[in-house]
Amino acid sequence: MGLKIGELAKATGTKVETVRYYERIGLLPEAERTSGNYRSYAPAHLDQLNFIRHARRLGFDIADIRSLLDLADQPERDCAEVDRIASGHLRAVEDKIARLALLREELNRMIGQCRGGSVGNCRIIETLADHGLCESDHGSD
Amino acid sequence: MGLKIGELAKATGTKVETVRYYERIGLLPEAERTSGNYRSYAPAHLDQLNFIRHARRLGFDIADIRSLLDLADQPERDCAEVDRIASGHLRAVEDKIARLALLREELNRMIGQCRGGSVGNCRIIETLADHGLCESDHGSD
DNA sequence: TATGCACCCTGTAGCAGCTACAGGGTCAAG
DNA sequence: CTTGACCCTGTAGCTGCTACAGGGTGCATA
Repeated sequence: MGLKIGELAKATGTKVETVRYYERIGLLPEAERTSGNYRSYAPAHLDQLNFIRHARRLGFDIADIRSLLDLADQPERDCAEVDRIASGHLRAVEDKIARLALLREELNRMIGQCRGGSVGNCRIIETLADHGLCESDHGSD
Repeated sequence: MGLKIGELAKATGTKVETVRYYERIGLLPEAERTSGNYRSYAPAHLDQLNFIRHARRLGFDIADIRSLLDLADQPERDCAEVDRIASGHLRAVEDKIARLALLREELNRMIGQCRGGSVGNCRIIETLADHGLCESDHGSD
């Protein structure tokens, strides 16, 4: 009567293996089984998987999603914690953007200095060989 | 006479394990060994490891770095290939920035709608549960 | 009834790029 | 002669999946 795993996967834009993976790590609750040992999913699973996939598309990691699901289950709680998780993630995204923007500048500069010719006097290779030629402190981590 | 692995690591801002890892995958040539079986690095290793670390900090992946090292070894070759690799990477970085910028907008919007209160009517949770509430097509991959 | 085919099952290994042990050896100083 | 800092190999772990191999199920068709 419920959805088969392939149907659930299709309905949520997930791969079958990924659904099984989520179950294995306890992110998605286990499904009922049919007599033939097929997983059988209820509407609640569909909702939860949609939630998970949406959060993943927004870049939340699994640990965050676990917390968010947990919170979503306790509607009477103050949503400050939800806010904290989302804001933390936003900050992480902004950080990443900033670091990538630095890389972009540095790459742009490097590439712009290349005037063609042979590798022997290629500015790109030279720059890579000598960090001193860089302008910015593109992150050391 | 050469550098010990710890010295090489320190001089390049790399972890010892990472140096060994690079050797294992063939990114850094094998070092001579002392009588006590310690690796002993020559200046050429130092240069190459600096090159590798710099490229990594700029976000190049190992396969790209392999190609770049290979090209750096053939100074008479045309540097178009170098340019191609660097430009490809730049494009990838720009792509990543664009995707992250979309996430940032969506997260900002989500968080901005949260007026505090209980989880039960938290807009963040609602939005995660229903992709229809999103404005942009934050990537489906 | 047989057979084909699409789907499902479990278990395990692989991807990138490291990082972190465990369990041992080497070497110089005190 | 012992202590401590370093080195060695080998292997497992991290994230978030993805991709098999080697089998079983279930329904339609010949």
